[in-house]
Amino acid sequence: MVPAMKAVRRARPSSSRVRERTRTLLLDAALRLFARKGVGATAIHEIAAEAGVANGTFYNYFRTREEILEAASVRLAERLQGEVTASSTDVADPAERVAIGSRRFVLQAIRDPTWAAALMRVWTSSAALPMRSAVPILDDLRAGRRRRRFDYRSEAAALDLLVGAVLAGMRTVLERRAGEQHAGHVAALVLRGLGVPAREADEIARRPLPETAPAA
Amino acid sequence: MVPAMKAVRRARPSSSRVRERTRTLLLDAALRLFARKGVGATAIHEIAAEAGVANGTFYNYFRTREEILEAASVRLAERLQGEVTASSTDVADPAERVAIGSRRFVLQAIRDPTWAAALMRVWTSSAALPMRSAVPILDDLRAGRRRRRFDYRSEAAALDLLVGAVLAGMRTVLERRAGEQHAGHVAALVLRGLGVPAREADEIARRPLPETAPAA
Amino acid sequence: MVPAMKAVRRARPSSSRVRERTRTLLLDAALRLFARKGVGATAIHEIAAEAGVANGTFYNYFRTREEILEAASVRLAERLQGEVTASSTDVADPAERVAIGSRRFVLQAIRDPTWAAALMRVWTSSAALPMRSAVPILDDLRAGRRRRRFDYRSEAAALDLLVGAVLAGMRTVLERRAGEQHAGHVAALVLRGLGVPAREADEIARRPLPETAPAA
Amino acid sequence: MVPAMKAVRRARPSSSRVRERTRTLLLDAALRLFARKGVGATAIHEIAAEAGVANGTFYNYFRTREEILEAASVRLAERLQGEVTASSTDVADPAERVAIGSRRFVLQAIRDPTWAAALMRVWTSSAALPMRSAVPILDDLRAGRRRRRFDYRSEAAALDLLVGAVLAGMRTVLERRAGEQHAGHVAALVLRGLGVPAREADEIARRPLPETAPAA
DNA sequence: GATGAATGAGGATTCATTCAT
DNA sequence: AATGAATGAATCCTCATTCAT
Repeated sequence: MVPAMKAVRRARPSSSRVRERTRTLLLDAALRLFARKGVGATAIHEIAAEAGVANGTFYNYFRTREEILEAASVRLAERLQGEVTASSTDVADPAERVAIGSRRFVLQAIRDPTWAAALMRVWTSSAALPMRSAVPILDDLRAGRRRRRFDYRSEAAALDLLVGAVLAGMRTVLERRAGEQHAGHVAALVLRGLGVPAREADEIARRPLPETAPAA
Repeated sequence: MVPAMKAVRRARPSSSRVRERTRTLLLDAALRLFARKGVGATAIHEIAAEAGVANGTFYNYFRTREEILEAASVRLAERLQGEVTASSTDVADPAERVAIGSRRFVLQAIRDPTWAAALMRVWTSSAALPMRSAVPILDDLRAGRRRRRFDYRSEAAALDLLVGAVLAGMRTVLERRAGEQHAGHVAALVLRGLGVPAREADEIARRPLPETAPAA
Repeated sequence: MVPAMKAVRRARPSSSRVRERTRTLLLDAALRLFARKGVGATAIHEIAAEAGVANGTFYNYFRTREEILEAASVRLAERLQGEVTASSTDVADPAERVAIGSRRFVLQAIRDPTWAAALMRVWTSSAALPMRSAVPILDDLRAGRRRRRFDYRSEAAALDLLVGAVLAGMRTVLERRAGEQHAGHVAALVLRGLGVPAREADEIARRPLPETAPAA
Repeated sequence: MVPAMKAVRRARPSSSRVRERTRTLLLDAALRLFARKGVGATAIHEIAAEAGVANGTFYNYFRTREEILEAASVRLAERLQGEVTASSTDVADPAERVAIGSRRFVLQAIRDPTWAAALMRVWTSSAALPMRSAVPILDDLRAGRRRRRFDYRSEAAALDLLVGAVLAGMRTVLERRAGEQHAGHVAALVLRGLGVPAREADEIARRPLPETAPAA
């Protein structure tokens, strides 16, 4: 019994670990290439080559480019989720949470341009990513309105203001048309747009960012 | 010498009119297809077919899909220019000009989804369009700051707020997640973000749009 | 680890044998077509068809027509090498070796016009073939000069005389403007040009050709 | 009558002069391109562009690429003819005439590489050029044999030796593998091959070349 | 005659997908 | 599962040729 269990334990998890690893290789490769040349211009054989596996191996994991695109979206959304929550744990004020999140994203575009480029490419190519990412953002917006930190009529418009400005800000720094301070500038304008008084918006957008957890 | 000059005079203008016409056919066809299925998914022979010319004719005008994309961007930017100026002639207040422009774009996404989809696709695929279209917008932003209508530190951030929110708003109405009133909502939030007091921003964003000139 | 190695051991040699075979199919097909209609007039899809593989398979092995031309040159040069050495093993006298080689080439143009036509087409289209094939010829020329069989000032000129006359002789018989005896006539004149006395040159050029080894 | 004649004189010759000039432009352009990239790789529209005329103008003069190739061959053959006769007028000895002609060709490959490259390209692509050019060369060979300057059995072999060695010599200098002195070296070996005693062959091949007429 | 826009057949090339090993 | 050779449909692109001006 014990040896049998051992055998099972060793065989299955290891095989699925290998599988998981190859899957990760493919997804990371896809994201790098999506970032570098866009979703439409990336060929499947390029993904396989970038991942260091054979052509046919791709099809053991994904059936089409759309399928890996969706999977990549999910992966990006998860990282994103991680970013935001890691940044704003222990921060109660929705305004500050929004400011932290906005700045994190713009700053991340400077620190990890590949990630940011992939995010922007996938954002415009996939329907899944915007949907998934909107949820936690909406939570902050709603909480802010409940607590009278924000003041806006249309939730959809508020979301567009926030997401649109942040994406535009990311593009600006990606194209080297602005530096690190751009993150705070954009965040401040967004807060104002959401109804935070100008002074306060500027002040919140200048607060030091909280330490992020040392997670990957 | 004289006959030669005659020949040149006769030949060039007529042939160049034909040339201009075919070029226009191709550009319009490309814009329709870019809007319908995206830049990357549009085959060159489809553009030719849509334009009603032979396959090889495309290459008498453009060398690559990127080249026609750039040319299409320029064309869109010019139309855009026309939209904005047609909308805001006789409007002196920069805040109102910005509000009019923002709403026009979002509304246009409802009235001419093809145009809007092309604009958004091309915007994200081309570097030229953002550059070109930013100029007149910057003029309004600067005028607004000079006249104390706007109050922002970073011009780049203000531009990102405005352009980002408007594009996001266009996407929202394109995807039918909001209706006509979305245009005003977004415009109001943008004005606030640029420093216009909330009440006033809402009021400006609700003013009736001026009649546009009957131009094309 | 062990299974992985096993897999590698099994997979590679068999697949690489397959690969080698397809490559050979393509090269032989290319040589036949180059001979038949010239390098420039041979379409890549014709090579694939002649080789009995699909259109795209060509590109798994060569990128351009020039690339397969170079590879074909190398292959021809190797066969050529084989011809010459097979003909002249056991022949010590460089003059006789040159005579045997020259006659072999011209005769071969009668016996295997395809081979000869390919050789001539490729010779004039490629830079690699002349270089590669010159080496063993130069060896004979130098040996001949060392042993006072030949007497010439410029090695380059001697090479041009020999190679030029043989190629011209091949063209002549290919175009049916001369018969079998042309081989000996050309060889005799070449030997004289290299410094062999007329009588002796004629005699050497008339000696029976040695049997070739039964090699391919 | 006089005005009428004037009119005719002016109109016809001028028109035909223009025509002749355009034809020459096209032929020269074709030869330059044939030299630069080979006959097979030269497109008709390239010839027109190189000649500075419109695409369709080509077809007012030639119907196919083969047609302009043949015309170019004729033109080259005529220049060639001119070269040889200009070089050897007043030279009676056929051996010297052959030496002069051989050296002229090899030297010309240094002085006018375009001409030489075109000659070699066209030589191998066209049947007309070898035929036409062989005639005056054969005259010299036959005269030489009649006067006991040359001593060979096969006329075809003698022609191959001479033409083959000269073409090979041209290629050698074209590819910068030898310098000016190569011309004399090749000529000497050819004379020997044709039966001229070694000493004398070397001496003849070193005689100064006669002045050429100042013709174009 | 010259022009050059238009044509479309044909050749070059890519790439998603299959499959035997 | 992994491999990578093979496939061929689809696309890209060139270019000889025509023809209205």
